[in-house]
This record gives sequence, structure tokens and C-alpha cells, in this order.
Amino acid sequence: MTTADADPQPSAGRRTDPGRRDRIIDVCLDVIADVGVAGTSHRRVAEAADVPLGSMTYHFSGMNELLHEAFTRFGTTVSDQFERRMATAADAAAAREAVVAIIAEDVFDTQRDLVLTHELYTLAARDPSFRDITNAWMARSRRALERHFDPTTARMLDALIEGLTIHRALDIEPHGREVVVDAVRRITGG
Amino acid sequence: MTTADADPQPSAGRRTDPGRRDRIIDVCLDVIADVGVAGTSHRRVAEAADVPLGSMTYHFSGMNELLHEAFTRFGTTVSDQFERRMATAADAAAAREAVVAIIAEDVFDTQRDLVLTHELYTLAARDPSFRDITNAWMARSRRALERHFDPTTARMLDALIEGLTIHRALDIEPHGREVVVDAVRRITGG
DNA sequence: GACTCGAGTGTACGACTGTACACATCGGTA
DNA sequence: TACCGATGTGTACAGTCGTACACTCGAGTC
Repeated sequence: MTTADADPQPSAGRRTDPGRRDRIIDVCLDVIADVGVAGTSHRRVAEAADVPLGSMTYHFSGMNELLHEAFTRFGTTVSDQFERRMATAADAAAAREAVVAIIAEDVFDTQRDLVLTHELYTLAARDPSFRDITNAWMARSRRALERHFDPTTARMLDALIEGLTIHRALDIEPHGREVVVDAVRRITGG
Repeated sequence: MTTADADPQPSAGRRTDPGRRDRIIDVCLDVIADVGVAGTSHRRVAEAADVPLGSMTYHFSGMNELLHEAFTRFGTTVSDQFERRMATAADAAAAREAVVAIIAEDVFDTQRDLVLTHELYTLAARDPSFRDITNAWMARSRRALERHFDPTTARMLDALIEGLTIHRALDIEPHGREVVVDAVRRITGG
């Protein structure tokens, strides 16, 4: 502020910042993971993203739009990972393996993701507008599972994934990999 | 305020109110179910419970204590229902039946309970002090299941209950009862 | 009646919130 | 060069928050 710091490209349009909106959304997810939706505010996100407070109202119509965009991105990211993981499976055995991997480590590989998932679910449980995001998410994972299993089995696996993931998020004593393998086998009958 | 309204028992100690603390805790859960932990404030709870704002700081050291007590009560209530439901089962078939009932309708019988569960999980996912509550909850339900099933199966059923309950909370297309029955049978091998 | 004591309450304070909007600033055009 | 329109920002406002604390008031004792 007091001194113009040495900008490598002063003429390259320091003022316009096309990626800023995207960056704010990404940072917003970090903030949510850190302090929860309850603690997330324009000011906190602005500070974390290193943008002025005015940028918040400039890029988003309000807090709700920001949260919606952030969780939409999160949902898409997780669904992508899920689909990609399932897509690599060639046969039924590999598909079972993929499901185990998803539960045990692959898709939700950080406490951050688990926390964000809960935040989203909590929002969606109360506010129908956020349910679009969870519905899309569920539909995609269901479809990915149905490429390998019949619809009923897919639904059960989906529920199992959900449940075991929650146990992980809540830090229930870690379930060994063999328990997951066993559960998947019982459900798929493999 | 302006006029002393006709109190049926003016001499019965209108001033002292021993049940007030309990009442605040109950009302607090209603408020949380209504507007979420994020929207819950001393003022809102006080208004809903029809007590002056000062009562909040008088009875609770702070917001955190209030939330903790409220969710402790909620967890106990749900666990009680769960245990009672499982306790009635005489044999393995009845136990399977009870699990199905818990998932399909019994324990979480209102959207309110589903919403509160998510709020609690979200808190617990971030704040370890709330994990005491979820841990106690999980331990009790696990123990109740282990009276009828081996530990591994109990853990799987627990996860299944969790997962299918979430699907219900998020208003995923309702799973028919027969799907639940089928899933329980596959896991228990009944 | 006078007095004491603790239960309970109204109010005020500083911190923080979302949001609006007047203003600064810069790339492009003539 | 002078100007304009769009992009972006600092600041102010009205409201809500948690919390502290001086106070009221009623029940019990003499």
C-alpha cells in the first residue's frame, strides 16, 4: 500500500483478475472446512483469499450464492473422483475392489473432505436448494455403481459407503480393511 | 409488564423456577432443528423458551455449554429409543426385524431428528468435545446390536443404518421396505 | 414490622455481521 | 492528449451477536 511492490508485469493488467471469482470459491471451501459454515463470513473469506471485502459483493449476490457455488464445486470434485475410480474397474471383482478403495481411502482422503461433506449434508437436510447438489452427487455415484451392479445392490453399496465414511469422519475406532472387504462381499454376494 | 396478568398461583413461587434450565435445553433443540446451530443464538432460544435473555448466562456458562447439554440430551434420547427397540427382540429373526424397523421408521421418526443428527455430526466432525457424545451414542447402539449379532456384523449393520438414514434425511427417493429387509438379510446372512 | 441473601433480570457494551454505494483506477478509443 | 466506460474497492450503516454486571425482588428469619 505505502510502496508499490515490484510487480513483475505491471502492464499485464494487474487490475483485472479473471480468475479471482474461481479463487474465492476455492478459498471459501477451505474456510468452511476450517471454521464451518457457521463461522464463514465475507470478511474471513476475503482475508483468506487476499482480496478486498468489496470483491465479495462484487462477484456474488450474497452469502447464499457463494455457499451454493462452493458446494457445487465440491460435489462435482468428489463425484469426479468417485466416477473415475469406478470407471477403471474392468470386471465385477475389480468393481468390488474399487468400492473398498473408495470407502477405505480413495475418495475422501482427507479430514477436510469429510468435514465438508457433513457441512453440505447439514445444509441440505434443512434447505432444499442445497439438495440439488446432493441429489446430483447421489445420482452420479449411483449411476457409476450401476455400471457394475444391479440397482438394488448399487443402492445398498451406496448406503454402506455413506455409513462407513461417517464412522471414519467421527473417528470411530478405525475399521480394518478386511471388515470393509467382508461387508462388500456380503452385499454383492461375490 | 404494565399489568400483572392473572397468575393462577401467584404465591406458588412464580419467581423461582427449578425446571427452567431443563426447559431451555429442550427448547434449544427445537431452535436448532428449526434454524440450525449456525442460526441459534441466546436471544432466539430465550424468546422461544419465553425466558429473559439474562437467564441464558445465568444458567449456562456460554453458548458451548448450552449446545453440549442439548446434544447430550438428544443423543441419550435417541440411544434410549434404539436400545429399547432392540431389547424387545427375542431371537435372531426378531432382531433383524428390529433393525429394519429402526431404519425404516422407528427411531428417527421425524425430519426434526434427522436434521438434529446432522447438526450433531457436523459439530463432532470438527470439534472433538462433541465427539464424546457421538462416541457414547455409537458405543450404545453397537452394544445393543452385539447382543444379537457378532461384532463384525454389528458394525456393518451400524454403518448400513447410518447410510440409509442419511439417504432418508436428504430425501433421496424413498427406499422400499423390501430393500431394507434385503440389505439386512444379506449382511446378517439370515 | 425490618432485615438479609441469593435467585433471577434488564440493559448496555464492544465486536462482528451482510450489504450498499460513492468513489478510484485503468484499458481502450479518438 | 483527453476522455469514457467498466472494473474493482474502501468505507459506512444498520443490525445482531455473546456476555458482563448492577440491579430488582421475593422468601425466609427474627
